[in-house]
Amino acid sequence: MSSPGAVAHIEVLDGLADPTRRRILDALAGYGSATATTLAGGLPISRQAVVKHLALLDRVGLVSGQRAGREMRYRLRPDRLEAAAHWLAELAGEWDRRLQLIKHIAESAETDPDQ
Amino acid sequence: MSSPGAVAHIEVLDGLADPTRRRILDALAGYGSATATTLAGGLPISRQAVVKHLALLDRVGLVSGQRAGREMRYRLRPDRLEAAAHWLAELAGEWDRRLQLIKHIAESAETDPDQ
DNA sequence: CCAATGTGCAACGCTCAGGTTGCACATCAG
DNA sequence: CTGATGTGCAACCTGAGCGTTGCACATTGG
Repeated sequence: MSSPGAVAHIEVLDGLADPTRRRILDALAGYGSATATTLAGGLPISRQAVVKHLALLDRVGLVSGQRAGREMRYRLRPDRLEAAAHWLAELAGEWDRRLQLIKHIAESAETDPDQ
Repeated sequence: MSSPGAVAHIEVLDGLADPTRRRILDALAGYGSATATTLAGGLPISRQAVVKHLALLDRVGLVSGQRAGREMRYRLRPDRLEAAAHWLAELAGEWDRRLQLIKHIAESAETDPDQ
């Protein structure tokens, strides 16, 4: 968590945390690109709800929207997701190193660090 | 999102989504292992709040608790985090393939799949 | 044994994210 | 021009999640 620049990746997690947003992303993966109205047609929620989710997804970088006439087309940003995945993997490695270190200390000496 | 067994990994995301939970995980990474009472001492919330978060983190597999006398000690599960990271990376790859495919189709023919 | 310490359970309050509805403003087709 | 289609903005509602407090139950040390 204390890695530099981690904040941007955390935002991506917020984007992925909601089930409805995951459905939207899933649908976008199928369509390639779509509008809020189109997406709402395949979901049990209103267009406005979809719009709000897309706005958030855009903010965190998982999606990018571009105007085309009176339409607003959105498409996925795989690079952002990949970056977040990479960051998570590094965090896992950090945890691991941490635990290995503590385990090593506990074995070599009798010093319990959290006592 | 349609990958088999994805549900388990999604739960991990829920665990990571909350700022307070991230602080708890961060603290645990420092301590190696700790009790809810200890953790609450270093956070601006009550022990009960920490307990609830630990219960959730335990459920999603990011943390494991084990009883030791009258204490309940929790420690991190880096393997689960690593698995989630791997899954995210694969999902990103899937998105990428998807977009490449659509792009290719759009270039070779004039067929727009979402029209 | 008994006081101290730590945990677990339950009820409660409050904020806010997710969703809805209604309407005004653009843009396109005929 | 005018109706149809699509977007954007704002107010509103509701439930779940985060946090609190209070108390009863276990375990340990002196």
